[in-house]
Amino acid sequence: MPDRAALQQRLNAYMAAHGLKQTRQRQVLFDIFVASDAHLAVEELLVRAQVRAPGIGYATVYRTLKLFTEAGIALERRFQDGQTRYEAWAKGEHHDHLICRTCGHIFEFEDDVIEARQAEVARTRGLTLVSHRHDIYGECMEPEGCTWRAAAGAHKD
Amino acid sequence: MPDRAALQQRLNAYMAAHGLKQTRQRQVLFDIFVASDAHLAVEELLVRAQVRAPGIGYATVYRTLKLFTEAGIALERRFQDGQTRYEAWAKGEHHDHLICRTCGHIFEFEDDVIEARQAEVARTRGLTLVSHRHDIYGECMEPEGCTWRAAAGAHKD
DNA sequence: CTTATTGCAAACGGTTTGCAGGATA
DNA sequence: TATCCTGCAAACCGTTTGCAATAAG
Repeated sequence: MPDRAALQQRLNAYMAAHGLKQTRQRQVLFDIFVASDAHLAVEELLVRAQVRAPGIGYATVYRTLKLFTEAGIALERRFQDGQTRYEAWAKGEHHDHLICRTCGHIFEFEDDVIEARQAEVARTRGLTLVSHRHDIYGECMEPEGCTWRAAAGAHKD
Repeated sequence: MPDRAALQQRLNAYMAAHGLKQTRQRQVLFDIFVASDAHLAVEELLVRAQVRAPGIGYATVYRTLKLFTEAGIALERRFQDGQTRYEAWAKGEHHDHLICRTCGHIFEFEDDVIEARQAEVARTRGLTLVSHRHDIYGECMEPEGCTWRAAAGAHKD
């Protein structure tokens, strides 16, 4: 979970550099966005934003999250449900996802062995690795459930 | 590249079991589909099909490829360009993809080390692995180019 | 002759855009 | 005040669906 101050600063710098303006809607979306360590879909963002910024619509959410992405503080993620989700991004950080088909929870993971093998796979074909997407889908093991379910109640987000 | 006869047989069995009918459109799409080892997008399928089945439209292509998928001979793949692509599928086979951002070629790969680590990642979170999607994006290394470009001309598909 | 299939056009769901009014610097 | 931003509604794009006409078994 990247720290709020760093993201705020990077966003401000980007806006200043591009002559963009600070608005209530942007601040509200920023707050919601960084306060949650979940992978929020556009609709979830919108619903939460409407509490503090009545009247806000999809267009603003889409435009603002695109801005966040261009500013380098948000990462767009598309899983298999046709919805675009966003997560806060600390530059340099990287991780992939493990999605539980039973409870819907999205875990993050990083594995150096897998990372290394990927570069190797690309190299043997004459390519340099640029990026990748790696989503693993699983199901809670019965009867214990996955570690997120097991910790249910402890989590707020 | 799975063999045509096996796919044809599996499709026929599926159709017989479900009381479905053989039609010109389905045969044309099947031929195009198995004749190419590329990852065809719906529009490409449609364009090629119209040569042998004038009048055929998107609806039929979508419905037919869904049928192929249900029959277990096609696999739906969604990469980052918003288009659904289909590839012929020999049951039991599995591979991931390496996409070249320079020339657009899609390589297939499989890596046992990566496969094994994935199961491990899931296990440590209390999940059993169900499936995964792993796409690597790269760029041709200059000046040689990727192995596909290097072999350009040799390939037909 | 019965049932499945086709092609068309309309509907869809998520996302993007044009525009006139409203807010920010 | 000049410019950017917002909200709305309409446009978009890939995909799905209802329907009447058509073809397969």
